[in-house]
Amino acid sequence: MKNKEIQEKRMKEYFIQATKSILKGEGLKSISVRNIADQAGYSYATLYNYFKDVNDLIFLCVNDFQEECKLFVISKTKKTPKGLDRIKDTVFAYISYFVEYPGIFDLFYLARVGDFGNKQTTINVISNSLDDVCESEWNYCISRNLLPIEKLDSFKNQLKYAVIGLLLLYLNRRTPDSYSEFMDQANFQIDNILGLNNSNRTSTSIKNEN
Amino acid sequence: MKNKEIQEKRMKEYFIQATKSILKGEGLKSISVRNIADQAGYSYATLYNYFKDVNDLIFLCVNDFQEECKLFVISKTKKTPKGLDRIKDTVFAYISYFVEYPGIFDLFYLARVGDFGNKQTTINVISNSLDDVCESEWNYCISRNLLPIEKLDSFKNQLKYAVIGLLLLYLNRRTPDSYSEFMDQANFQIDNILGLNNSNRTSTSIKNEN
DNA sequence: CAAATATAATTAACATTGTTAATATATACA
DNA sequence: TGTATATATTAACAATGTTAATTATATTTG
Repeated sequence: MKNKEIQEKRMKEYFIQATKSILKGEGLKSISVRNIADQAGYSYATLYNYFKDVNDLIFLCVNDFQEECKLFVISKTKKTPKGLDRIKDTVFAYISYFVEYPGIFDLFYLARVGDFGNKQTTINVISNSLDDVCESEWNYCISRNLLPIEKLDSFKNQLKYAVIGLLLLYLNRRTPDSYSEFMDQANFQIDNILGLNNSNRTSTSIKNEN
Repeated sequence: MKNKEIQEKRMKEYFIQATKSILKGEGLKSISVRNIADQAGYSYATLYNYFKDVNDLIFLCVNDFQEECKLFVISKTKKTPKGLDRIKDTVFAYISYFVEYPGIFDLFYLARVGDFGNKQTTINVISNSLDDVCESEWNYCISRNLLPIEKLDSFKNQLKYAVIGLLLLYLNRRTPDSYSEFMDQANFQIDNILGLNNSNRTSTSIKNEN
């Protein structure tokens, strides 16, 4: 039946929307089956008619958040001139997204998954999250010879590890203990990797430094 | 009374030892009040006569593990010639420690703390964990002019963020999905930061690459 | 040494969690 | 309309952290 599929999809969406809302607001620590079901307007057991378990549901949100993050980044960087400066701002915007929604950082990088087996695509989305957000900018830089193509993977990986390390220590261990110090650190790390060392930043995201 | 203090200290040690044993073995996910108390040979409620709550107890283990990690690193690197090579091996050994005991990585970097207020010293131990392990080696390099002192903090931070990012993705997201690829990544990142780019590694820890 | 008191350890109990089984309700079809 | 099927809800379970009540054990005091 076609109706059944439509209805099932709708039901799933109700639960997914509820889960996303909690993750963006109270965060992962406030996620519970009863909490989600409340927000969706159903009983907690109903959830199990549409999802294997609560992890299944939670990790379905990853794709939506990744899309949202990408849009967030684009809206924050479209004024920056294309090129390495825009790469830098893109990475900054990526960081800002997770600082604004720490619960989503928890979901992407900290949450434990019961069964990794059938979630490989989700894991891949997460692992490529930053690359995905930066992809078109990298392509631009390569096409304009703004960076040697053989350095591309190296830059991507360095940025990925640095950004995750920075966010983890700041969001989870309050190190550094102020936002401005954290942003200074991020600025320095990114400049270092992209070879913008001499750097007086003039790009837009400097405004976020508070 | 002095006896009371001695006895109290002993009791605390029993619980701490039990907690450490579980963390090193089954990992953080297997920690529970009843589990710890079982291993310590007491009832679960007894724990609350000596610790405010279970987080209090868990985070007391951090200092011991940091010490253990330092000894682990020393034993793995003492044959390497002092200098930047030994810095590199030290970082590798640090990584190996957490790969061997992923539960301790969870404790150090992933575990959520209910109340950050009175745990600031613990947070500091964690945030300075890698620097602490490398400290004497950095001092050596500085004293022999093997690296300019004004670059010291930069190197420390770059290594810290890269190492935490690498470990987080590997241990928590299985990325890269093989140990040897992970070690290759680590090798590359460390070389890059320390300026050993041309690199054919000859130091001891290469043996761990499996 | 024995009784009274203080201290420490245990069991009982509660609220919250994820999940499953049993039951009720709505929908589809004859 | 009445029966079969699908879907939603309540009840129940086991495990969690934590606190209160209770029991056992030391310690002090006569």
